[in-house]
Amino acid sequence: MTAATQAQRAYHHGDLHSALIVAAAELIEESGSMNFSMADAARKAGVSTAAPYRHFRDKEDLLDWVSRLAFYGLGEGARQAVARTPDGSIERITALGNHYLNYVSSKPAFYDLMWGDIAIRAFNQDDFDRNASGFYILLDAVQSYLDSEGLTSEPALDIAVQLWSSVHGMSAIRMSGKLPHFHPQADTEKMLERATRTFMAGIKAKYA
Amino acid sequence: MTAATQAQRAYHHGDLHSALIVAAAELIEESGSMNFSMADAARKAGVSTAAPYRHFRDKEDLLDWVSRLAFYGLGEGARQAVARTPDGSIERITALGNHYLNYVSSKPAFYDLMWGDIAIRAFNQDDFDRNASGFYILLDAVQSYLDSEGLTSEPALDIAVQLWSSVHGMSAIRMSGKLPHFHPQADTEKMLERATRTFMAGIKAKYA
DNA sequence: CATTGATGTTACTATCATTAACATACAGTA
DNA sequence: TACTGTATGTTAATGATAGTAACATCAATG
Repeated sequence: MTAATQAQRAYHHGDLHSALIVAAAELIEESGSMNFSMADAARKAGVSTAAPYRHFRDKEDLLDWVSRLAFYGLGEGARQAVARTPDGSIERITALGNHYLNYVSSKPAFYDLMWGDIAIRAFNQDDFDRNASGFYILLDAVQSYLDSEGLTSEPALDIAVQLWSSVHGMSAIRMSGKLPHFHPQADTEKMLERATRTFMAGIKAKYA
Repeated sequence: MTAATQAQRAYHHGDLHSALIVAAAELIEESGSMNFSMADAARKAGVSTAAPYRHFRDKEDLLDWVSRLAFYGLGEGARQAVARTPDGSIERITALGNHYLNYVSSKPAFYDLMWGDIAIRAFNQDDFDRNASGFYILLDAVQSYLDSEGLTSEPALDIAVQLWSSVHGMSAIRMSGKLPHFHPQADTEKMLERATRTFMAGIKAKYA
């Protein structure tokens, strides 16, 4: 988004485009994406219920922008986790996993937006900022770790996806509320960290 | 649900309760849970738009039943995977993972129902059939494997949750359609199986 | 200034969720 | 067989929503 585009949006409201995304994000955080209505977002932003349609094709389009905002937040925390951990360490990898777990848990309503029905159908656009999701941050951390451990022949890309799966799955399971039903004393953070370390130990075991 | 309850439902339509659940499931499979409407389900079942409210408190209640149906289907396939693999083998565990991955992929619209916004909020009921989800099937397979490998001091419950996370995460990631963006040649089935084997190797490595 | 395109508003349509009032058919009982 | 109650279904109505169309305004540009 260029500065010129921003300026073009400053006619009446100021920046209704952004205001609506923020309003939608807040409403969704309160009441879930299922109960979200375009009309509510418009009211929250102080405009008529038809105004949003000057900025978003339809409801799905607005939700798509909120989803992008959520992914951006996820990536931001990942960058912070990297900043406070040593390069090439397994601690960096587990810190990234922990961040993911906590981010998703702290914003459960966003999870649906990022991974639910809408996301599945809408995510084929080219304009997606690859760095936003934080996957490449994880990939870098994995590559550094493999290098520092001398495991240079291992496929970092596959390993990163496998770790991502584990982290994402643990987050989804924790958030679903189903876990205590099966495992009352479950500590998802500890289980996730142990899973990561066990997985890495499994990789090293091939060379032992 | 008792036989008497079933009979009570055969007044006018025959079994509108079940008919609506099936109709809803089909509609959701076609157009996603986001576009599902109570009125559509009623029309598909050939009754007035108010009729469903004699059987379901509200829309969420009906969706909740569809979700249960989806979980039941998931559990059924798991039982079949167990039937065709040897007890105590790692093949049984990977077969369960593979089934999960394929079930979720083949019914993407159900995923939202089972793990999305609605599921998160509605899943605190006591009437949930624990066996339906298939978790205990996995847990049994893990316990058998640990026994057969002499790893009897390992916590099967934790390991089952860790494996579930990995499987669930890989399924969610595959289904999201985001993966080719990061890893164009990704083969989720192979990655999942390798992840499972690597994880198990990591557990064994502790005793080496 | 006059024009023009972007941004908002009001008014309108179609649809939906949900409820209330009314209708009917089946089960049990006299 | 007729009587009665309850479960099941219908029609009609309410309030809200998504999305569109016609109209209004405002800021930049000539």
